[in-house]
Amino acid sequence: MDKEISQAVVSRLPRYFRYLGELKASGVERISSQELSDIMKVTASQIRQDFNNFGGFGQQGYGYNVEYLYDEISKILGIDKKHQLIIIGTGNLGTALAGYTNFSTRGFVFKGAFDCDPALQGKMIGDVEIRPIEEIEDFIKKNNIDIAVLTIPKEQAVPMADRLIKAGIKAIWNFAHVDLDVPENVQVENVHLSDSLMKLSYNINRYERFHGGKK
Amino acid sequence: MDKEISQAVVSRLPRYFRYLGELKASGVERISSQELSDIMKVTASQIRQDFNNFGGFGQQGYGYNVEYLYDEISKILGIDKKHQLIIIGTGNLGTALAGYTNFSTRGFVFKGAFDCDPALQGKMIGDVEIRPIEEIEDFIKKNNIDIAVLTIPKEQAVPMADRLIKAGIKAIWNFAHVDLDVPENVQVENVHLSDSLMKLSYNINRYERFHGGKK
DNA sequence: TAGATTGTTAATCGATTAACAATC
DNA sequence: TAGATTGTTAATCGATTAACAATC
Repeated sequence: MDKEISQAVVSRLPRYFRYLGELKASGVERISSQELSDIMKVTASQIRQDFNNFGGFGQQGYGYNVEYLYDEISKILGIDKKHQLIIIGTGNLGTALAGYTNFSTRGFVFKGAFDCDPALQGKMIGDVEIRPIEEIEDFIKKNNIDIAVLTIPKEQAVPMADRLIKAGIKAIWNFAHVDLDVPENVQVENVHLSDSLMKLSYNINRYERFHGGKK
Repeated sequence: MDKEISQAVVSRLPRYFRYLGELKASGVERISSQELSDIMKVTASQIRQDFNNFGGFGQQGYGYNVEYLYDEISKILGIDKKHQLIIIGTGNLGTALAGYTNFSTRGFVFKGAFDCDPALQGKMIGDVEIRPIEEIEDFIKKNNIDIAVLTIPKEQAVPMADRLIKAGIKAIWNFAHVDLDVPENVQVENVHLSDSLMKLSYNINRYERFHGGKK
């Protein structure tokens, strides 16, 4: 038991969670895998397989209780607990992420912001003051920070990641366009925006190739 | 021939492109699949399979010419051509994306910005003026816009996507936390930031479960 | 020519889908 | 009890890896 869950499955969990949240909000009490399949456009079989990786959440002849399933998935995702996070690099993107109230409702608490630009230090993002980079290690330890959001240029991201790891960070949400090499006790999630945009470009290109190019 | 390429392969192309760009910049002329494998931490076999989906870019006994391969991948990704894009929703995130000079170097040209807030209309993002939503359809047609970047709240995203599709947009880069339903001639690439953060949370949680919880 | 390394076929592995017995 | 729907095993499909003949 407690076998490793494939990342393919993990990637689908937030989407289940989102749909269940919407169903719950609109007062739906129970749902079958077939109904969910119709809404989400994935097979009922996959839904049942996915949930059964974590134990039986349903009941034969009835289906799944929406609220119960929602709560269980939130536990699986670990968003029933609070996560303290800091943002490193307070450019436009860092500031945008800091402002995501959406995150705070999911238990991600924005505790600190850091920037190497002295002109920014002392300014506020919401109710958090921008601090100099030198204070990072202390801050992480004193405030029990779990997650560092890296929104700094790629040249600085690798040495910064090493610093964060030494300071005991648990996870890095990496927006810098570089692959980080971390030990297995540190989790990394990359958001490579330009990769995403290139995929979009590929798909535009592919569609035009197959369907008679530009008109 | 010209068979459909799996999205698994497409997802890897931007990463190849990035590494090849770095190799090229540091003056490397040729590289074998084995050398690239060592650097990128993927199997040499996968590298050769991936490239061969698009034709033979290498030469037996020699390997791959870095510059040639880089250029070929840029053509496959369609980033050898210019893409005109507009940003809809000029909050922090929209503004951050508008400022990505990185994109302009890859042929993505930021042509217009739109927001429903009259207080923002008329203001500038770089050298682009924020316009009222009403002008979108006209603007798309007159300026040959390919891509719309959606950085608006999820409630507005679905009707906005419909409007954009009617106006002839080719692709939507969707940052709203909702699934868009589009016809097959419109490409969508989702960036669901909160899904990404939940995956990170899952992985923190999983690691702690397997390795003795918090210390 | 001999050595290196690709392009490509075959084998393996893993993920998705289908089927159905268990059971509410 | 009969009907519905899960949990789970088996079958299929697709993606990755291994192997090696082709060839530069």
